[in-house]
Amino acid sequence: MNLKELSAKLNLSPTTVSRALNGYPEVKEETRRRVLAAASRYDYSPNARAQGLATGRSQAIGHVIPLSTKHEMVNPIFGDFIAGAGETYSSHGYEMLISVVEDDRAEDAYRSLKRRGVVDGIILHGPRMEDSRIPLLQELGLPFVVHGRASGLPQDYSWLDVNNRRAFQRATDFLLDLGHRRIALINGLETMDFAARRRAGFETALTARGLKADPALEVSGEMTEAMGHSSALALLDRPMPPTAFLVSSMVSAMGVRRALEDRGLRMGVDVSVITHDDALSYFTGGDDVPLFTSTRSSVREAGRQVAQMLIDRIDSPDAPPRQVLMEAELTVGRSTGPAPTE
Amino acid sequence: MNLKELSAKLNLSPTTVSRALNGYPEVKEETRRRVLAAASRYDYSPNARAQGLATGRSQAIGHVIPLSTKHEMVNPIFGDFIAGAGETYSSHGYEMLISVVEDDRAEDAYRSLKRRGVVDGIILHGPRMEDSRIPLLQELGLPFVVHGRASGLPQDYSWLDVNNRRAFQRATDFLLDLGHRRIALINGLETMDFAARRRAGFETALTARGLKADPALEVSGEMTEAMGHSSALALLDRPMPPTAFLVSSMVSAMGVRRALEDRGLRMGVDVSVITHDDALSYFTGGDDVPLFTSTRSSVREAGRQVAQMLIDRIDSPDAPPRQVLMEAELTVGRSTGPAPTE
DNA sequence: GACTCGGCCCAAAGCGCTTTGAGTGAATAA
DNA sequence: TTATTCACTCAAAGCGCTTTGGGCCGAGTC
Repeated sequence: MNLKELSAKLNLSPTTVSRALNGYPEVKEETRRRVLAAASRYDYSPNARAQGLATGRSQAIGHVIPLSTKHEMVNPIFGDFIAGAGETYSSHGYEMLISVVEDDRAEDAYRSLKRRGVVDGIILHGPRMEDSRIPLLQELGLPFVVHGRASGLPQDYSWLDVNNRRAFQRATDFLLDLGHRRIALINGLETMDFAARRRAGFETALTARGLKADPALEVSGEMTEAMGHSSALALLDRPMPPTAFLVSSMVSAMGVRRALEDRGLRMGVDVSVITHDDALSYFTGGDDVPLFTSTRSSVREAGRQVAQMLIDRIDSPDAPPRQVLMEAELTVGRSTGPAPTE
Repeated sequence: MNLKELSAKLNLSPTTVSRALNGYPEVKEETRRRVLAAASRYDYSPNARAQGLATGRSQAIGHVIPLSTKHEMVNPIFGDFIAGAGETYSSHGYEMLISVVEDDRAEDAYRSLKRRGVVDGIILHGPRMEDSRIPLLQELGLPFVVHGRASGLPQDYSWLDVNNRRAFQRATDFLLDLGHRRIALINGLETMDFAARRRAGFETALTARGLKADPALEVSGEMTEAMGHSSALALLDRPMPPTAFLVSSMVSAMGVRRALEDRGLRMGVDVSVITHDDALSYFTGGDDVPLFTSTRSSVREAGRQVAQMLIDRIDSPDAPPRQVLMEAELTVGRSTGPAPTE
């Protein structure tokens, strides 16, 4: 069933039917009701491509995901973020379009999406420092919102980020208050902006107490379970091992935890661990007192909000960019305790 | 730049330019070269919506993801599956369209995708037993491939599945060979088809040795870390606790492992654990001998193949449906050992 | 020389919608 | 009464592409 057929059934012109369906005021209420009834009776919805061609919009939002295993995106948080964003999209009549591309072809992907008119806007994931995709998107004139943000760019653009710096600073303070002095940082890849900010927070807290960050206690890499495990083992086997670990992801933290067991150490007693927790649906829940003390921030909620920001931006392209900083909660679990006396 | 403008620059008709671009034989080689050169020079690509409207195709594949936390899809494997499928799509010029919907509106979502002509095909995730979405998609005439399969349906449709039954049967045999007799099963939600098959494999292996499955040792639920943990604790605290666990997912297995530690038991010595491992990028790797003995099957590879099957199906809709059964590898790690003598 | 036949190329229709610009009849105002 | 407005409705153009159905021209055939 298409518009023409439907309007024939109604003895109306396609014009009127289209207007009735789209809520234009020029059509009599009674007529509108008739049209709506017929549409649902004949199970009609407008063809999205035709509608898009006529309006110049696609009602779709693009997410470009680089394929490389190096990238931090095809990872546990992906599903939750998408779920959050998807909620917002579907309540606003947008589709989510995901483009998986070779690592070095991300920019081409943006260009292509724009040229072919496939999407009305873009959500940018996993920004690196001085990320070149941001000026590119501005140049293309494609509305976008960044999940995270990129240091070192003069441009003004919309983003939503967790206050990573503050979160890790607080977590470090918490450990310092417990008497820990040798704290290890197991961070994400520090080309990623969030990782750099976390490290800054960590080091700021140390400096504020007159301590100096020990580079030997700072590790950065892709946040896998294995990486957490091997890094922690190496650190624990040092002559002066850390008494606490600050870890950038739940998955790596599980690796750290495994390393502690391997060395016969009790988490929360012999060694403390704080991790960042993205509140993933399948890791949380259950216990009254969580396993890990963590800096917690729901990536699903972030998805919802970023999507909403982008839709707003598409609706009013001339509004000034917006920035949102979400604060992470410092949630106390069973993985932290006073530093052991030496 | 659109077709008309480009053809004006070339002093050719839009017809010829379109044909040149799409590789039709009616155009002189030299002309085609000129067109191609101009297209790349002026950075032209056809507008996807217009192309779609004219051809009746959208060059997009739909994935409908129910939103409920109950569902097994917004979960760790999602990212990896999508990455695999996305690879295939982008090499064939398809976009991936993800629709996140309320749990009970999945069928509407399919109808709507079809009506509005948004996608050329569908990948069906997380089939339940006698899943009603399968007949629906057939009725709609929308090409589709199921990741997994659904028992109890008479229809013939395309699917790709892991041989879950065989995998769990082999894993159980492996444990039985090690002398284990009280084996617990920590399964996914058994409304899910794969979970039912895994249980069947488990019970078949037991029966083949004249043992009877003990319902008290079988748990099923959403595969979270917390669920693995609490289920395992409950089982370990029984008067006759299991000496081995067969677990349906890596995440739950980590919970099981935590429960073992809580009870001071050594995994692989006091208690054996086998888990299914979807070969997620962030959980594997690193160690020479993996932590868990597992039935392993790459969900990313599954994504690649399912996508390819669907594209083939779209290209030749009259070909008979295809079924692919992937065998899982039984990979020996450090989590299994002989049953302790009582 | 007339005729066919490829090889190339083009005009125009059509995909299904939105939107502009106009028209109609009825109600109100002058 | 005539003019003006208002509330509805419609015809037609246009979005950017593909595709059908020719058309033209030069080469080959008889």
